[in-house]
Amino acid sequence: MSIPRNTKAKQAVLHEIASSDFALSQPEIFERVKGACDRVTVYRVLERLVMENKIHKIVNIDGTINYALCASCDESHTHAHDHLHFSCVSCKKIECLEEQLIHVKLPDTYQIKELFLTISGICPSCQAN
Amino acid sequence: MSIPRNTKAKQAVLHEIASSDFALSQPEIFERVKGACDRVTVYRVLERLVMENKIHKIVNIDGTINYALCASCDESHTHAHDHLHFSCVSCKKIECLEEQLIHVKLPDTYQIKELFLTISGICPSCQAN
DNA sequence: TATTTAATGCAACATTGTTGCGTTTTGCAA
DNA sequence: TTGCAAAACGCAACAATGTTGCATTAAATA
Repeated sequence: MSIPRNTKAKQAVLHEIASSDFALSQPEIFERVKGACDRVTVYRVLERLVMENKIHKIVNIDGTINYALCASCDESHTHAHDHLHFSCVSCKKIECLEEQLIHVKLPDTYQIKELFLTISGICPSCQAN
Repeated sequence: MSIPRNTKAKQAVLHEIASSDFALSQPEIFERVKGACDRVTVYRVLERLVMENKIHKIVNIDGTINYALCASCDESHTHAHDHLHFSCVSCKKIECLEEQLIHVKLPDTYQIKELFLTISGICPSCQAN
C-alpha cells in the first residue's frame, strides 16, 4: 500500500467537508474549493479520504452521493455504518443522526456488511420556514 | 392531470421489471427491451410508472438507481416504503425483503416521509457459489 | 373512423464520473 | 539542504447517464 500525502487539494477538500453541517456532493465540494484544484482531483481526493476513513460516503434518496465527516470514527478503525441519515426533501441536505443506532435481524443466510438507513422528510429548519 | 395510456413501450418495460427476481437499473431495462423503444422513452416510462405507483425506485449502496415491482402496494394507495432492501456486494443485485418492517422513532421536529433501509452484504445464492 | 393529446423518436445537450499520460510536489533520507 | 522515488496533480479526451425541445406517431374515446 502507498503512503498518503497531505496535499493542498486534500486539505482544501477536507476543510470544506469539515466546516459544513451537512453532507456535501462532489459538485458542491468542487464549487467551494474553486481554484484550489482540478475537478478530477476532487474525485481522487474524495476516493482517498474514504479509503483512509477520514470521511464517509452517503447516498441520498435520489441517488446523489454526498460526503461527510464521521464524528464517531477515527483512523484506527473502520466505520460503523449502523447509524441513520436524514435526507430533507425540501433543502436536499443530508445529516447524520449518529445517536440513532439500528439493529436488524436477518436470516443467517445473509451476510451483513453495512447498514444504510436513510429517512426522507422535512428537517426541523425547513419546517420553521 | 393527464390520463395514462397503455403503450407498447410501457408494457415492455413493465414486463421486464415484473419478470425479474431482482431490481433492474435503467441500462439493464433498456438492454432487455432492446428495439422495443428508444433510450429516452425508457426514462420517461420509468418516471410515469413510479408516478402511477406501479413500480418503485430503489437506490443501491453505490448510488445506482434500480426499479422493482412492489408486491405489497397497489394503485389505490401510495407505497409504504418502510421495508428493507438487501444489496449484494458480490452479484450487485437488489432484492426487497418486504416482511422485514422498520420502525424508527425520531424527535417530533423531524417530519418523516419515507424510510430507505438498505443493507449490503453477501446474499444467500452468492454465498453458496 | 375521426379527433384529441399522450407518448414516442431523434437530435442535441448537460452532468457526472473515468482513464491515460506527462509534469509537479511531497516526504524522506542522504 | 538537497536529491530522489513515487504520490498526487492538471489536462485532455472519453464514457456513461440523464434531460430537453420539437415534430411525428399512436392510443383511447366518442
